[in-house]
Amino acid sequence: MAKKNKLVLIDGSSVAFRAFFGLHGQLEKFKNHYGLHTNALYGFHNMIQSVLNTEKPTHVLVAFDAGNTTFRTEYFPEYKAGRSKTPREFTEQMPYLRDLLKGFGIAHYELANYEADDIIGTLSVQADPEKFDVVVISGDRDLTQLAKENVRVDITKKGVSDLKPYTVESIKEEMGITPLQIIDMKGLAGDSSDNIPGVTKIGEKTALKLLEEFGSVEGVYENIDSMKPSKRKENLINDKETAFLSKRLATIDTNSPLEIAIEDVEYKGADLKKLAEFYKEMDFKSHLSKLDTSELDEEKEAKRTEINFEVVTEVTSEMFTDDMAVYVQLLSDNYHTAEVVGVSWGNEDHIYVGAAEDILTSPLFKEWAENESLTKATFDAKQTYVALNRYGIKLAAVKYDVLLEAYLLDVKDNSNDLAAIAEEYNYHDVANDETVYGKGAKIKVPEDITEMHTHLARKVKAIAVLGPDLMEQLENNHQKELFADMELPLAKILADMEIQGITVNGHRLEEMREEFSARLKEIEQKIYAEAGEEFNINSPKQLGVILFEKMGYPVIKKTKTGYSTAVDVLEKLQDQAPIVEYILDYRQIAKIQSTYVEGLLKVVREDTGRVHTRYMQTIARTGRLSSVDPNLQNIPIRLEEGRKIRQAFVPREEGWKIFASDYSQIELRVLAHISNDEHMKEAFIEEQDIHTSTAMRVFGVEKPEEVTSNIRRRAKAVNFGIVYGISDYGLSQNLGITRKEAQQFIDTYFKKYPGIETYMHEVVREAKEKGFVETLFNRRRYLPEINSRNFNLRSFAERTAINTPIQGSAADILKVAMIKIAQALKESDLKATMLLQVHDELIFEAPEEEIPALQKLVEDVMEHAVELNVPLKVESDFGQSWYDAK
DNA sequence: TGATTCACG
DNA sequence: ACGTACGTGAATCAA
Repeated sequence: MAKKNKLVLIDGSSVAFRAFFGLHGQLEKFKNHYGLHTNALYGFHNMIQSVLNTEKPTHVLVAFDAGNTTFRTEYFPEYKAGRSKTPREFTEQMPYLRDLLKGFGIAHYELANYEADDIIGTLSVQADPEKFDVVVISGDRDLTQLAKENVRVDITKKGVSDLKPYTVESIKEEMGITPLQIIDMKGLAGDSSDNIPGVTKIGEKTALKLLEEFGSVEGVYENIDSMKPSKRKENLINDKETAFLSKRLATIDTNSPLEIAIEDVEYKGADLKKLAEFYKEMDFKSHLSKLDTSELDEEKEAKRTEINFEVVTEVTSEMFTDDMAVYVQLLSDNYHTAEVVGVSWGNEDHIYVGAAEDILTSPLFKEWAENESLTKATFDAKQTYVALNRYGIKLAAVKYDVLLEAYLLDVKDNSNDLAAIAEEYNYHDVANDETVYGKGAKIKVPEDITEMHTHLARKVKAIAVLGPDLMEQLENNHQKELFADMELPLAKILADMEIQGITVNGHRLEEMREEFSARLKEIEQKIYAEAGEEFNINSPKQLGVILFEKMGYPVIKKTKTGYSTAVDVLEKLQDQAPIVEYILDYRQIAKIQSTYVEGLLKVVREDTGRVHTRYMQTIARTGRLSSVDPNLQNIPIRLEEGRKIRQAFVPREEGWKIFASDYSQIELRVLAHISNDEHMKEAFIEEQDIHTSTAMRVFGVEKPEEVTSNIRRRAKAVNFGIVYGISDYGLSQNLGITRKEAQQFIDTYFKKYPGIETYMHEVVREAKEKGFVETLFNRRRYLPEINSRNFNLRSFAERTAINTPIQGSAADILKVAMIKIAQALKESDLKATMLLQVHDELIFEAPEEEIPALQKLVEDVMEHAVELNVPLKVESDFGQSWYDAK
């Protein structure tokens, strides 16, 4: 006989409901990027996945209830009445359950006037016991009545992936009755969840006893006369009709008029593409990453068009023309040090691929790459500049950069994976790096080198196709200048800064390491003494136990996982808890030690004594840069202890200085410009201290000298709040005042600066209408959640709508300044070099005698990088180290 | 891998 | 009634 089939029948409605309440405690954690709750979907998904794995079914169907009215409500309108209203957070997920099932390739069915139970019951009896084993899955124990020799019924326990199986034997063992007698039990005992009445005063226990004796509801009433007189007997007699009605209600219809048959629900496996789409939409990131995409990739691979390319070991001049794409393959992220494994170049029609050592040593290749009049397309120009520079090649005439183009089109598309970006733009002919090279520690060149060659050729083709294609879309968005005149030139400048690196005085850091290490040991002992035991101070969990359980201090704030031990919490405990002082000290020094002293020492190049960060040009949603490996944009400055780290950043030569210039209040100036608020503009034009000016207006102080430092501090917080898209709560937290007071500050502020209020309303309104906001230079950020029904998501999007044009325009301005400074330095005969950018600040190194010229050049360019309707102000300083250039 | 904490603008 | 300030990256712990 052929292998037996297995039919799995799932009660979709009840399982989804169970899944929802099973994860109800974490409702707010399960939300996708546009605010849809996903907990029921998540639980349901996991249940399906585990059932598919354990049961390996040949046939699967998910049945749903069709609606609120069924044949049961026709004769008993109260059936399932009295249930509390289904939460909206649940209902909103239901439409997506269909997408999930499509992804899994599972059939679903519902039938007007029938419940899911009836569909399942009917199919379970239709399944030929000779050919089918049947598994029924539900959250509703009623369905156990369907158990038979070939039918097992699994009922969900607490979670939904946890199932308890019911078989004929186990029901007998547990309750002493047959599956069909469960109906009789409901007839007698009723079921409050379905509003099935049953007989007065009879519960499950009594019902079981009666059934043991009389077998069925019918049996009970046939023998009712022989029963001893009792209250129970009376109830049975009075509720006879109800008992039969209840039995009828509880009986699953195993003969419902289905339009489908078992053959129609054959399970043919998941549609991985749809499943992946579903995961993406729901932000099920771990599922997405676990998805065995090999099948999917194979499918895609098969669909990919043939590609013609030539593998070459030597290059000839015919291989190079104008308008070609070029790609340098590295094996890891850090292109300063990553292994270079291959090079490909060409156009849509003809592509060359070669090994790095063959191609990058060729004078002909170098000549082409450096030729100013032969244009190129790249994916990540900056990476390509740096990688080629390692071979002494100065790449020139880059015209397209697919990574930068995609970033400008939508700052969300900042994946560094060409395939992912190509997919977004409906170009499917290139594979993921991960499928070719593997991931994590296992990244390597594939054994079959042809695989890599094909991959590299496909990348070049994708770049050649997408470069001009995305450029067209940029033009539609009026972003061509943003790309061609800002981001692309900046890539080259950043590459040069990164290659240059900044010199780090390792000895100074090592001195600090010794000093901090001694201090840490000392503080550690004091903490242990106070606590009365040794523990890991770095573990918030252990620290929480010590502070709030052992020592019994009041809990100020909780996090998802336990007690919060963040600074603001500890500061509130400082008066009553001497240990807190030590913990704060410990934290501060431990941070400096691990992140800055040790972290920095780890990345100093032995041979040159420099660190070479990588500026990420396509990460920040506002258009700012970010810095990694090491991050040189968060070197301590606020506290003296940490600030000393800056003493380790020094010029590359004796007699040189570190020179730094920063924009003063650039974000508020930008706000004054775009809001055109008269009072704020006036403050800047008249060169007033902006926070003092705000303090005078908002707190009604007459003269600047009457503004106390405390009032100024408050005004400063309000100004910050404005830039962030103020909320009364946020401001109250920051200032340690009540929400009401905070709200009053805000109200007064808007009264005194009406232009700001108008701007805020206007920018939010426009964002709701267009779905995005823009900076002064047409940098765009989409805000899909700005019209969300979810308050939190919507509020967040509204604050973002306010903040992004401010932060983003400020970022644009510094980028423009950098380009102009780089140009001016090139045209001058100064040796000065631009080294770092820290959002509103630029750091240079220069021979001491150049400092006056450099200062003039940099300040002039920065102050006039763009013309706003308020002046831009720049402050500069220089010194022996970054510490001294304050 | 996610959460927490903390460094910067 | 809802529960937050905007934008980043790195180290550490605890699963």
